[in-house]
Amino acid sequence: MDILKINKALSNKTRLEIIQWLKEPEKYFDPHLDLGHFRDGVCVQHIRKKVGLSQSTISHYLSIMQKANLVIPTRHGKWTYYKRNEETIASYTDQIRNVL
Amino acid sequence: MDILKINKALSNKTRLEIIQWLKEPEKYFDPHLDLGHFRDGVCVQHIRKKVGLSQSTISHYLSIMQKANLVIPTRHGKWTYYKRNEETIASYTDQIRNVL
DNA sequence: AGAACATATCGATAAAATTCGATATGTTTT
DNA sequence: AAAACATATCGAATTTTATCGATATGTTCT
Repeated sequence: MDILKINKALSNKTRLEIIQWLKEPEKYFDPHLDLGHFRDGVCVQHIRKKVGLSQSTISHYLSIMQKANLVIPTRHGKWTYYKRNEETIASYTDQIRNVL
Repeated sequence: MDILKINKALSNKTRLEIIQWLKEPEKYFDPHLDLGHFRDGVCVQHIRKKVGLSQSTISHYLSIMQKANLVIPTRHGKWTYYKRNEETIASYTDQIRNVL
């Protein structure tokens, strides 16, 4: 868990929003027609639609967040779903509270 | 209290270190010969020496942190001391814990 | 008032981040 | 096997950040 890396990942408006949206997917995204649940998070397509930036940008953003261990990708067929990595997030908020 | 602004301010290694050093100035800095206490924090000179970057860079960094309300400057004669803004920091860590 | 010093601001350059469209890779469907 | 689709990666253009030295501003001391 690298505080600086996470801070960098969350120092961008869109990425900060994404991680917050993923906390309550049912609130911010349409249901998945194919899966019917959000257990593995939300697929890139849906995030892309909500964010309004290009597909390659979203993919890049998600990879930045993944490198910071903030999200976990799961492939279902041709779709990749991203969910939060709650372990990292919990130790991050803990650390922030302690060292900051 | 602007989370994004604070994240940006703390997405730099040096600035993240500074805010942490200012939490325990006696631990990280020499005593102030002139003041004899750290009630208003640490002067730019001392921070500069510890960081090892140029005076203008440190000044700039401190201004970024000040704009994010993370630090409070106090002038004592020709020196400017910077201390943490504990109110902002507390509500930031609270918010982070709640919204993240 | 002027010299000396601390800090802030300015202007410039180099490095990193943002963002895109094009292309590559992997999966499903016909 | 080819078409269609989702996502990832690449290469490039633009914007932002990092960082410096020079200069300006404000304070103190002589």
